Amino acid sequence: MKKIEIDGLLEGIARRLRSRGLRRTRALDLLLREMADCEHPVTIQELAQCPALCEQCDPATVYRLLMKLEEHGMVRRLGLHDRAAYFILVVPGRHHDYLVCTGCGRIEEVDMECPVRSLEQKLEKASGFRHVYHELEFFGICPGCHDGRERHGSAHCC
Amino acid sequence: MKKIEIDGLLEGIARRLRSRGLRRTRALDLLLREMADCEHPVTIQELAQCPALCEQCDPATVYRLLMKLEEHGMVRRLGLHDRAAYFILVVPGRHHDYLVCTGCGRIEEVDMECPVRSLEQKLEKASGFRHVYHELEFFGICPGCHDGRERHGSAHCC
DNA sequence: ATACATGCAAACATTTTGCTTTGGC
DNA sequence: GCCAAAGCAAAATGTTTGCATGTAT
Repeated sequence: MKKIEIDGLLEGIARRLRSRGLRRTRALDLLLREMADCEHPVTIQELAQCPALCEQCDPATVYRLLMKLEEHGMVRRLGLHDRAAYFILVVPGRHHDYLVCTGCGRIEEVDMECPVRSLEQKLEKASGFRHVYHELEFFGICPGCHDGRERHGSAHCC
Repeated sequence: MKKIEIDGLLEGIARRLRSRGLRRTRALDLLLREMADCEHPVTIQELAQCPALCEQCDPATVYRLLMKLEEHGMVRRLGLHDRAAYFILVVPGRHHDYLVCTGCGRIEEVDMECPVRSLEQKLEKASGFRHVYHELEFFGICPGCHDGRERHGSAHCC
């Protein structure tokens, strides 16, 4: 994503938050920028330790920011079978499905037309649920793992 | 699922496990039966406390059994945005997608033709991953929650 | 008889909360 | 100045491991 687009996106988010009574703080700005920059899902820890965010930004702060952003639909949580939860920034028009290796935990984005979106509306009507979105993941053994290699760390924040 | 089917399924699983050097213990039998009986996803805690399983069956034992079963592809883990992980028994020919309320955590099974299975093979070829399966969840706000009710517990084991 | 499986308890990782201080509006 | 947010530290929750004992084969 280009810098100008990012700036626009972040401005928009900040504006929407402000209109709901939330304040625009330094930590919020940095966190949003960080999440916009690095396009893959990140954990609270990864964010809290990211040098760009801040040298020593408290995980509790990151946690509260993410909860708030999620509550307002600007961030989405992913369940990728890691012990920690992963988060991504919600960007209008962007959607990703994921391919996760159950051996090493590696996470890739799947680049194919997602066949599920059209079902969301159908499901809303049928179930009475509102604000429905979906999460689609594929799990399997990656080439590296079935060639006999071991689990490696999955830290990959930006 | 009918009792006879369950018996057959469990026999099959036990046989496969035995042929891989795992022993058929009382705890394993009870756990498998429990998971076959209750068709929705369950947590380690729920299983460990289930009266049918055992009065005081250690969570550590349940954990180890589930890990082993997952490793051998007989159990599958689900990431349903709860802090605890959910598990289901893999039953050939059975597949479920889920609808989860982000307000109260309630989990429903979605009863519609899943449009994703055919993609698994395509993805295997394209990515080099093996044993690919998928997990599809829909998240939203259930009628009870957007009518102003509060979060309720999600314990619903059998 | 020989492992593998269990139970109990302790260690761990991650999330969540309380409380005081800081800082946006 | 007021109230939300940050920072620090402590509690809660759920997962994972170590070790002595039991049990299936």
